[in-house]
Amino acid sequence: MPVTIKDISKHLGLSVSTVSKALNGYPDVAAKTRSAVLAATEQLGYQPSATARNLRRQRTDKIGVVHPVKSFESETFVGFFRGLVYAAQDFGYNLNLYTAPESDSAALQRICRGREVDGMILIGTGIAGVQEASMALLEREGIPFVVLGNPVEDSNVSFVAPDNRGGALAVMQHLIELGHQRIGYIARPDDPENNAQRFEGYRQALAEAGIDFDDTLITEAPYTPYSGMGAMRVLLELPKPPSAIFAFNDHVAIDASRTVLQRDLQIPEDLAVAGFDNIPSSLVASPALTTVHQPQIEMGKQALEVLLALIGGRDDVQRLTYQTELIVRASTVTKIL
Amino acid sequence: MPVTIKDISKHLGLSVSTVSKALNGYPDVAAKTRSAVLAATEQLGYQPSATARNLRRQRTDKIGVVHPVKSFESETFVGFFRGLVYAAQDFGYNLNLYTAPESDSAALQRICRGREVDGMILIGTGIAGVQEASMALLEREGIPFVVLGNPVEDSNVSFVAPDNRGGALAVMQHLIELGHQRIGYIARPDDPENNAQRFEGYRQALAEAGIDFDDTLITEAPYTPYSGMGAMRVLLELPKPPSAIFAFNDHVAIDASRTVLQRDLQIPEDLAVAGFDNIPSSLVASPALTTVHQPQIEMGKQALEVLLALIGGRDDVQRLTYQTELIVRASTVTKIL
DNA sequence: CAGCTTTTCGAAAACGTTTTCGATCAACGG
DNA sequence: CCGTTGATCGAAAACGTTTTCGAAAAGCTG
Repeated sequence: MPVTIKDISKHLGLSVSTVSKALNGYPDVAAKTRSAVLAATEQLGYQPSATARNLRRQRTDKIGVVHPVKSFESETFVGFFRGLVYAAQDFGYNLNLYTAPESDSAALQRICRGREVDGMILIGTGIAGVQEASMALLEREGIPFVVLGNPVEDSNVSFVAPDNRGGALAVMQHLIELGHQRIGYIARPDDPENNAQRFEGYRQALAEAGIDFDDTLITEAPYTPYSGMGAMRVLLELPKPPSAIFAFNDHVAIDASRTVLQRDLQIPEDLAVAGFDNIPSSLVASPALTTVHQPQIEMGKQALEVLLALIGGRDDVQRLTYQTELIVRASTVTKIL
Repeated sequence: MPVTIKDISKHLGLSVSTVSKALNGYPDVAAKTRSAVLAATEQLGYQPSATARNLRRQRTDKIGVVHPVKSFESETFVGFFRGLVYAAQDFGYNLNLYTAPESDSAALQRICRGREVDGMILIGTGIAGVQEASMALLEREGIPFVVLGNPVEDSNVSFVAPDNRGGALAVMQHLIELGHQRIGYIARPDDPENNAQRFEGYRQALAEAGIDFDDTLITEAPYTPYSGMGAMRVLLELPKPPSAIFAFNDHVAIDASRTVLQRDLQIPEDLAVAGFDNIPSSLVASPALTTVHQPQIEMGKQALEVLLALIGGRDDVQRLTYQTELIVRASTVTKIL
């Protein structure tokens, strides 16, 4: 039995409408009554019911985050959440988490049709095909949304994503500068879009350096625990093994390192290792991992900004790519101070 | 302009009330009309407005998660979020994230009075005193809530927490069995409740083994980056340095290890290190960290269960403590297979 | 067929707001 | 003193549901 606007109006002998107008800054209310209303509000501890207000205004001032269940298993995704939380805090919004069911999209449909949120942010692109179905659904229901990360295919949606190609290019140039000629790549087939872009950077660096592409140096690590170890084993057993490897992300790179160390090889002396994402573990890994940092906080903020614009009525799709930063650590160079 | 219940009623020539009753399983509606309503619902793609329904029912079927901004910086907290996300998915609930402002609680008050959620889960106890103010507020506003983790002081609230003392005891017994007699403890003053309980386990183990307590072996690492390194330095410069240390949590332990390795000491030969929480980094740290695992998924689920009971009308406080599990890795024993 | 029960439905109130529109009243210009 | 204007307020509709209650229709009993 919380205090409602009716309580305030009774308490002051005013009508409900005047109280509402006083609180919402309408001009047709006397200064004296407005201050009286404000005082009573404070005194009785009144706060408008969000539900009632939402119903009347036909909007909820809430934004939803759609993500696969496994998001929180991955330090990469957690990084994006971190960015979103900071962004939401800055914008005075609260986040509603909607865990996208792997199989059917009935739940998401319920959210949309139930008009629980004004807009949505999609995160965890590509994993398990969840995003693809969700995007189609949101499009159909006319809910504004932006993808945090790379959307599948060349769908015509707004997104905020890292410069995968540029980041991969930087890592590769770093390795090539160190003198490496045979550089392996461990791919992530489950995340086709990100993988394709990083692989593109890999190939571009080779081409620019005049190094022939050798497809025996490409191997795959699917989205399962420790898959990077198996991939690394394949590379090490090659007739002419690589002297360095660039892994799709830090998780894979750390797994790969494990295999390397198990064989009593030295990193980076016998084999240099580099990853992508700059997850917390990459710093404590042994040796500390050379990787690519993406500005997840800024990206989260930007994604929210774009979404708010979309909700506000803008209808042009925005495709924003964020610069990444190479972080050199002990897994590629020995002398590091 | 989404399709409302009125559209359905018009389309079928029925009244709004019968449609609603058909959908909500009321008995006083003919089987034939019910199936007609269901069919029309499916055909027109109708989904009740969550807002309108909430207003009428006076509940939102949503639960909020109050957490400090920094939660997502800490792998420990992320673990709890992980548990909550799984639990929410299991119970068919969605989580609303409410980032508790560090200083004032106006925002939280707005949530409560606005009746946006049916209940709340508080996470990140003790950090920066946020939880204390929040708990008082929620209590005052009459919103059901449960604390995930240890609540401050001996407040009379429901919580689901790990067995800190038992976990610490197990780590210490492990170290003592290995022959260590001088064991340091790095405390976390910012998290008084958890710290006190783990410290209690530390002292109990010493007492049971008949080892005298030496307070020069106790040092502190506040909640700032790399604070563990400084704490470890203090311990190493002692006239009689410890042969093993037990750190408040894995973050601190990993920091401490860094200092140890910088001084060209071997872990665990020269100094054994153990932590608490079993964060992802503890596995990739070098050497892999001996630590205490808490069943965060189960705990998250349990917290939600308790909260749902509270919302359902139960009013007895529940204080649940979860068993932890010692995880032995290379930072305490050399031969590990 | 009269009277009763059971089945099936619809009218209307209610949830707590916001917002439009008209009403009242004082002030003001002429 | 009258018509106009501006300031201030309240009545009422609306947002989209759920739920209570009474009414109508149908079925049943004797």
